Amino acid sequence: MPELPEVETVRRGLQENVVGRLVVKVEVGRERTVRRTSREALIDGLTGVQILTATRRGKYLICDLDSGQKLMMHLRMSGRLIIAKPNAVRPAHTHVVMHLATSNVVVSELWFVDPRTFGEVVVFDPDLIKTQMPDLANLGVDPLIDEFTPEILRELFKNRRGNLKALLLNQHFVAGIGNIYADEILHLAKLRPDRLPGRLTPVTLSRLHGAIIEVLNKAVNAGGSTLKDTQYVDLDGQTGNFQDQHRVYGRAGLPCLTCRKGRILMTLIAGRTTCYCSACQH
DNA sequence: AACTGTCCCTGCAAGC
DNA sequence: TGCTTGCAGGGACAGT
Repeated sequence: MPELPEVETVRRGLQENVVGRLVVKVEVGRERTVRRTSREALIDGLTGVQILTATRRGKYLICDLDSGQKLMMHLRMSGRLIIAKPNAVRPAHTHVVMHLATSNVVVSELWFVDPRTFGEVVVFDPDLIKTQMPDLANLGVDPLIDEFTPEILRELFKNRRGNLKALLLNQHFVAGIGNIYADEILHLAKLRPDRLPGRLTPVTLSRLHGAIIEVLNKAVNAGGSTLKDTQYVDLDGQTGNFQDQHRVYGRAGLPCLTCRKGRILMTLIAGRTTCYCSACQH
């Protein structure tokens, strides 16, 4: 499922294939994808507009438009962005199509494909971000973009109750970590997912900080993770490779690859399937 | 205030 | 084989 590394890989694809292009025509199939505003608002906001940038915050993709507005796209569970030749045959669940041109010649189509329809596409006015996009406005620290030090993590986790896994998944603190990478990060940091965040020592928090950076960077370098059920691919339809480096996610019942002593346990934490090693995570 | 549980949705896989 | 059931999960929202 698209988390920070997958979204970053898609962002790089947008940088390559979409930035500088003019949107000459927009089609919206299923209205649920544009539910934050409306079909008309998306078409009005994008038609005749040039895309200037492709940026990311957490799992949110944001493009500056020459109209002064911004385009936000979120893949959520099953969303995909695909660059295609004009008039190519579209897969099922293609909900938004942007026809892109250079010098008034249509060169490609950008497809937003999303079977489970959790994803969304919206054009918004940056001055209204607090009211129109509260989720984006309240996003926490992005560990690969913002200043992110062990001290900052310590400050964020200070006096926090609940459990470590739930806090890592909470986008208001650290943005971009989802279920897969939360488990991989906790494994590398040798921490049990049910630890109490507020009780971690500065040394332990530094280890966790290092694990967040290392896992996310390695996953970005591998082009993200592609799993059986979600079929995550980048803009050109290429799968990621980081799933081959997963040490706990999807390995319940198997021996631990790290310590060779424990077995990978599966439990439910914060309503999410959680995998961790019985021996080397404390 | 801060945390937990439920819901949204479809495709796939397991089990009868 | 063919059906039903359960599971996957990001984030909004309701409930505690």
